[in-house]
Amino acid sequence: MSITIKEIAKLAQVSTATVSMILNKKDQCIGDATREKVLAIAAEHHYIPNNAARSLVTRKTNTIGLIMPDITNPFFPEIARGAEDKASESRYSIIFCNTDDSERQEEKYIDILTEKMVDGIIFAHAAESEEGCSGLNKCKLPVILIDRDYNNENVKGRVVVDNEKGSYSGVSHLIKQGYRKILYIAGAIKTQTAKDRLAGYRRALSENLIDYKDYYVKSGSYRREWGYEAMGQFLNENIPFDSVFCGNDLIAFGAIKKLKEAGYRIPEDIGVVGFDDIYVSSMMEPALTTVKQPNYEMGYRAVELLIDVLEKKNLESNHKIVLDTELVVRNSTRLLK
Amino acid sequence: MSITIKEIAKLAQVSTATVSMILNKKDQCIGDATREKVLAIAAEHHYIPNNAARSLVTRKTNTIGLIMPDITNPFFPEIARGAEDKASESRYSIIFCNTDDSERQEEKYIDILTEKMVDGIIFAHAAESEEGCSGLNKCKLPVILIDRDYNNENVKGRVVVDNEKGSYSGVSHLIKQGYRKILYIAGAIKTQTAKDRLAGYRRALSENLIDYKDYYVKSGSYRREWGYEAMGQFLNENIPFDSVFCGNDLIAFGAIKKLKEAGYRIPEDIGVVGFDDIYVSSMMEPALTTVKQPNYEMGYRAVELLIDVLEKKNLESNHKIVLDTELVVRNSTRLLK
DNA sequence: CTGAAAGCGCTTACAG
DNA sequence: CTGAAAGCGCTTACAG
Repeated sequence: MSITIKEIAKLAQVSTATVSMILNKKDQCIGDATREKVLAIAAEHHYIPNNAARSLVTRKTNTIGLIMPDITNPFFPEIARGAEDKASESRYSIIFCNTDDSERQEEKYIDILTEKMVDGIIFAHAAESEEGCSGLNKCKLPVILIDRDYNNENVKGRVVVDNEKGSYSGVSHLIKQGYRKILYIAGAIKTQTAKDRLAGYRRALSENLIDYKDYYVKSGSYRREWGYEAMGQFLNENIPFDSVFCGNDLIAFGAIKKLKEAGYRIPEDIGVVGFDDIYVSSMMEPALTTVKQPNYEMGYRAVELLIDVLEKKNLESNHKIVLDTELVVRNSTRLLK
Repeated sequence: MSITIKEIAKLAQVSTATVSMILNKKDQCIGDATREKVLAIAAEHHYIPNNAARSLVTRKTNTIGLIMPDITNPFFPEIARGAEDKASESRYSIIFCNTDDSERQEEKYIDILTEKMVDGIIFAHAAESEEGCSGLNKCKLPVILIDRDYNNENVKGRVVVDNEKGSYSGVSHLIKQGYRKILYIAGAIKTQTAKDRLAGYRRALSENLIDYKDYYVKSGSYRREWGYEAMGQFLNENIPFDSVFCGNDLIAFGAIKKLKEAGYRIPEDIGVVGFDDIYVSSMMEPALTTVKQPNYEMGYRAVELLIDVLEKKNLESNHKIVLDTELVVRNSTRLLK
C-alpha cells in the first residue's frame, strides 16, 4: 500500500481537499509554498493514487473495453495495437475480450465491462449476420463500432473501411495489368462489407466496359479452405478466366494453392488480388497483391473518437469515419498489354 | 446508472449488509424468504454491482495486467489468448500493455497497473539483456514471469519452456533423418533461453557421437534478416553442411530464402528445423519442421498460477512451471538413410 | 437470522 | 487561498 492523501495532508499540515487539488493540477488558486510542500511529500513517499476511490466519485475509470472475436486471428492484433497505443497516449488502459463470434460471449463481456465501469467500448462485432446484437441493445456504455457498420442506437460512432472503393481499386489494378476475365471469390455475401466489396468489383468492371457475369462470382466464408474449394469449382466448371479477386487474403491463399496444384504460375499466368493484408501476406505469398485495410489506424482512430465523445460529453455523437484502403502491389511481373 | 445496494435494501425492507451478503453468496445464514425477495428485486432492476466501490474495500479488482513487448509480433497473440481465456473462466479481466522492449515503457505500465490496482501482473520481459528490470524491482504487485526466466524477488512464479529439451528434440529429429552436418543459427546468445537451446543442440550431437564445432554456430538476433544473412555467411565460408537448426522460425524463414536462392531444395537437399512455431509456419513454409512452443498454454498456465497465488494468499510462492515443446514435423520427405 | 455503523480513499461543492 | 464535511457504493466486523 502506498501512502494516502490523508497522510500527506497530515504531514503537510493542510487539508485533504488541498492535497487533492494540487495532485490533480486544479491548483490555480493555491499558494506556491503549499503546493511545493505537498508535491515534495508526495514524491518522497512515492504516492500512487487509488483509482478505485477516485472512480467511485468521478464515475470515470480511464479504462476502455475492446471486444473482438479473436486476438489470434491475424486480422486483430494490429487493431488492438492501434487501440492500445492511442489509449496509452491519453492515459487510458484497455481491457481486451475475445468473443469467438458468439453473441452470448458478447453479452457476457458487455456485462463484465459494465461492472468494471469502463468508460466506453470499442466493439468489433464480426458475426456474419446482420441481425441485432442483443448485448449491444442492453448496453448503457458508449460504444464505437469498428470494421463492420451496424445500426444501433447505443452506438456513438463507427470507424470503417471504404470497402467499395478498396475493391474497386483492386479490380481496376487487375484490369490495368491487362486481365479481363476476373473471377470473384467472396467470403460472406449477406453482410454490408461483402455487398460493398461486390459493388466495387462491379463498378470497376463496368467502367472498363467489361460485362458482369453471375457465374464469375462465388461466395462462402472468409477462410482459406473456401478459397481452395471455390477455385476448384471454377476449374471444374471450365470457366475461362485470367485472374481472381478474393474477398480476403486467406481466401486468396487457398485459391493460389489450388491454382499452383493445377500448374498455374502466379502472377505470370493468373493475377490474384486479395483483401485485408494480414501479417503473413508479404512473407507468405510475394506474388499476392493486396487491398490493405488500415487496421492499426482503425484501432487508433476508434479510441481517439471514443475519448473525444467521452471528454466532450458529446453523447449525441454519431460520427462515422471511413478509412481508405491502400493497394499493396507485390511482384507484379506481368507486363501491360 | 444501475440500481444500488441501498435502494435494493430499502425496497426489500432489509439492511444493506443483508443485501450485500446475499449478492455475494455469503448467505448460509440468511432466511430463504429474505434471500428470494432480495434476489428478485435485484434481478428485476437488473442490478449491476459497482466494482470501484467493491474494490475500494476489498482491495481486489479482479483484473490482471499483461505486459508484453508487442501484440503484433505473432509470438504473442496466442499467449494473450490463453491468458484471457483462463482469466475469463475465473471472472478476471486482462489489461494489456505493449512495451516494445523498452524498459521505460515497462516501468510506466507497472506504475499505471499499480494505480489501477490490478491484482497481479503477467510479465513477458523480452529484452535481450539479462540485466535488471528496474520497473520490476519497484513493483509491489505479485508478478508471474512468462517465457523468459529471470531473477527478481518480487516474482511469485514463472512459466517457461524447456528450451534445452526442445532444442534437443529438434536436432535429434534431424539426426534421425540422416543429417549429420547441422549448422546452428542462433538468435541472441547471452540470454538463458539462447544458452539452453545451444545446450540442447550440443547434447543431441554428443549423444549421437557427432563432434561439436564452433564454426557451425552463429548468433545474431531473432529476425528473418539475420537468418538470411547468417546463411549467406555459411555459404560464403564454404562450410560443408546438410541441415540447419534455427533459433526461431523467423530465422528459419530467412535461412530458407537464402538457401532457395542458392538453388537448394528444402528438405530434399537441406533439412531445416525452426523453433517457436509462430502462426505463419504452417502456411508459409510447409517444409519447415518446428519445435513448437506451447504459447497458448503458457498464457493460460501463467494466469492460473497467478490466481492461485492470489486466492491462496500464497505470497511466498515461487513456483516454476516448465512446459514441454512439441515437435511439429511437416512434409519431411527425406528418407531415412 | 439481521441491522447499525464504520470505513475504504478520494473529490467536490460550499463556506469562510 | 484553504478547510470542514458530505458522499460515491460497497463490505465487514460486531452486536443483538
